[in-house]
Amino acid sequence: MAKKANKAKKINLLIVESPAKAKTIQKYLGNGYGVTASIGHLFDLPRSRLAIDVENNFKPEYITIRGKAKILKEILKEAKKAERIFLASDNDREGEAISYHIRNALLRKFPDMSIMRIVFNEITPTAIQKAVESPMEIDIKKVNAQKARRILDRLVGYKLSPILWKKVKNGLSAGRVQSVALRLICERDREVEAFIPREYWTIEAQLKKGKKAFTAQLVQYRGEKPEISNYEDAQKFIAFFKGKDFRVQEVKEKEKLTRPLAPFTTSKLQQASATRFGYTSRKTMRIAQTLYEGVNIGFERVGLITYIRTDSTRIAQTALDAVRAFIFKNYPGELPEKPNIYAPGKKAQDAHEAIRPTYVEKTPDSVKSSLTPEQFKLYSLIWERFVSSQMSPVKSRIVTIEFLCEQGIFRTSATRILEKGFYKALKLLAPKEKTQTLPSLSKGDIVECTDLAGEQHFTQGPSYYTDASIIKALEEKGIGRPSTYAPIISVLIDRYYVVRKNKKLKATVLGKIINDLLVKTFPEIMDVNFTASVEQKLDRVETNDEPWVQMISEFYMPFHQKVEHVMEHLESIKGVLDEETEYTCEKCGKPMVKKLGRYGFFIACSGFPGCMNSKAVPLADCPRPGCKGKIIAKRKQGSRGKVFYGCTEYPACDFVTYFPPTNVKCPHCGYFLVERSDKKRGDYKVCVNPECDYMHVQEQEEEAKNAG
DNA sequence: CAGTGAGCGAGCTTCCGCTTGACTT
Repeated sequence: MAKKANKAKKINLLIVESPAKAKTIQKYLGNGYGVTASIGHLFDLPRSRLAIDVENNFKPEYITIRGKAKILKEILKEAKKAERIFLASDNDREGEAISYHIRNALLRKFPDMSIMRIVFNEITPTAIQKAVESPMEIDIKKVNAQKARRILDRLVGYKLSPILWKKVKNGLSAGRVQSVALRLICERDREVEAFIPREYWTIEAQLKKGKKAFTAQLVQYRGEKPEISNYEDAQKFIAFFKGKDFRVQEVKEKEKLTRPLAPFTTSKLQQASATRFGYTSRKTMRIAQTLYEGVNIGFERVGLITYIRTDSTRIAQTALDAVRAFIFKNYPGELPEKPNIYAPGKKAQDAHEAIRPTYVEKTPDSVKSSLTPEQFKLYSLIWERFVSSQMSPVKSRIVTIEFLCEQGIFRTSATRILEKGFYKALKLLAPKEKTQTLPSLSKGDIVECTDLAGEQHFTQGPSYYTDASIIKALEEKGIGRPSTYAPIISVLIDRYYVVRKNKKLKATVLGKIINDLLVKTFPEIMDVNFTASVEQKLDRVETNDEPWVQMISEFYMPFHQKVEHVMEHLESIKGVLDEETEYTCEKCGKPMVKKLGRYGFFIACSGFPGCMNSKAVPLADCPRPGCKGKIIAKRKQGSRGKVFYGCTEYPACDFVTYFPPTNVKCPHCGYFLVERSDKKRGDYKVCVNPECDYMHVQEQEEEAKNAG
C-alpha cells in the first residue's frame, strides 16, 4: 500500500480490563487491532471524603483513581491512532461502569470518536470475532445499578465508621460486607463456645466368616437405638452379647452413582485449596494469578488457566470439545454420550467462564518441571476438577448386612466401586475413603464373633469458621464477589476484629464489641439478608429501569436519621478495651494499661496525654543467662514484615524466635515454651531452647473440648 | 529451610468492587 511512512494506518482499538486478557485477544485479532487494558476501574469516588451530595440527588463526585492517570493517558494516546474503539470490559455491572467511564473520558477528548461496547463471556477467537461483529450501546441501566451499589456502599461505610471512631476507637471501620462477615464469625464463636460435647459409646463387634474378618456396629437394641453414655454401660452391653450367636438377618444391595463436580468457581477453588493444602484464600489467589498470567514452558510463555475471578461454572464450547476429545483419547469408555451440564448458580453474574486449564492436553505432569511445587499443586487441582467434570459418574455397590444377636441388631456395610468413571482422572483429588470388604453371606448364616469392644465418642458441635467456610457462607448469602472474598478476611484481620489461629477464624474482644454495637444499633444493615434485598432493588434498576435515586433515597433518609441519633445519644465506650496491667509508670508512678494501637497491642501510661510513656508488651523473660530483658513482639523493618519475637535488650542481647512465646517455663531447662502447630500433632508447645527437647502435646480431653 | 530488630494513643481514620504491581504512603 502506498502510504506515507509517518502516517500510520488507523486501527481498531479494543479496551479490556485485564492485561493478560489483552495479550491473548491481541493474538486472536492480529494486525489492524490494538488491544489495551484498563486494569480495572479508572474512576471512583475519592477516598478522603464522602463525595456524595446527599442534598442534591446523591450526585457522586468521581475522580481518576490514584495511580491510574498513567493508564488513562496511555488509553487516550492509543485512541488517537484509532478509527473505532471497542469497549470490551467484563460483561457485568462493574464492567459496564468501567466502559461507561472510559467512554466519557474518550468523548471529552475526541468528541467525534466512534465508540462501541462489545461483550463476550469467553476468550476464544470465535467469541471475540462475534462480539466485534455485533457491537452495542452501553447499557445505562446497568451503569445506574452499579452507581447505586457504589453510592450505597459509600454511604453505609462512611457513615457507620465515624460512629465507631467516636464511640469506640479511632480508625475502625464498618461496611455492608465486612460487618456482616464479622457478625457471622462472632455468632459462630458463641455457638462453638456454648456447645457442650456429650459423651457416647458405640459397640463394635469383630466378626469373622471363614478367613474374612470385618466389623459391625450395634444399631438397635430391643427395637430402639441404643443410648450408651459411659464406659460402665458399654461394658454391660459387651458382657451381654459376649459368646452369643450372630446370625445374618438381612443382606441389602444398592447401587450408587457418584457424579463429578462442576469445574471451579473462585470460591470453590479457594475452598478446595484450603481444605486440600491449607492455603489461605489470599495465597491461593496469588498462586492462581501466576498461572493465569503465564508460566515459562520451554521458550514459550503460557497462560495455563482461564480467568480466576469468576462465579460461573460455564465453559466455552471449544473447551468442551477439547476436553471431550482428551477424555476419548486418554480415558476411553469414560466419555458420556452427552456433555455434563452444570447449572449456573442463581446469584452468578456469569461474565467469565469457570476456572479451567486453557490447554487440557497440558496435563499437570507434563508441565510439572516448569512449575513451582505450589503452582503444580494448584494447577493439578484445577486440571483434575475440569477433566473429571466431563467424565462418566462412578458406579459403586453398597452392601449392607444386618445381624441379629439376641435383641440386638448389628450392622455393617461395604462399598465396592464397580466402574471407576471420573475417578480415573483424579490423583490429587482422589478420595481417600478406605472401605472394608465383606464375605458373601446370606440370610440365616451364622458368623463368629471374635471380639466385642466399646468405642468412646463425643458429639461434634459447630466448628469455628475457616477461610474456606466463611467464604462459602458469604457466597451462599450473596455477600461479596469473587474479587473480594480474600480481601474481606484480610480486612477483618487487619483491623484486629478477627484473628486466624491454626486456620480458624475467631473474633477478638474488639470484634465482639463492634459487632454487638452494630447489631444493636443497625439491625437492618447487620441482617445477613440485607445484601440480598439490596440486590433485588439493584436488579429492578437494571432490568426495569427503576430510578436509582429513589432507591438510594428510600434507604438513606431513615438510615441517616438513625446515624445522627446514635452519634448523639449512644454512650461512648472508648477505653473499655484498655486492660489493666501490673505495671506502674516508671516516669510518673501512675498505673499502666494495655492498649490496642495501629501495630498491635502496647502498654501505655494511664496519665496520657500528660505522660507519654509507653512500652511493648512483655511476653516472657529472656532466657539468656544473665539477661534481664523481656521478650517482645517485633516486626521486620518496612512496615508489614512478619512478626518475630526478640529481646528488649537488643542489640546487647540478640535472642530471637519466630514462634509465639508463652510465659510457661520449661520444666526441664527453665527456658520458656513457644506455641507451635502442625497437621500431625495439632497445637502443641515446645521449649525454645534448641538444646532441650521438651514438648507438650495437648491432652485428648482438652482437644475434644476445644475441637468444636 | 532460614529469617532479625522505629513507631502505636489525640492529629483526618472509613466503604465495595474492578484490576495488578510496589520505594511511598
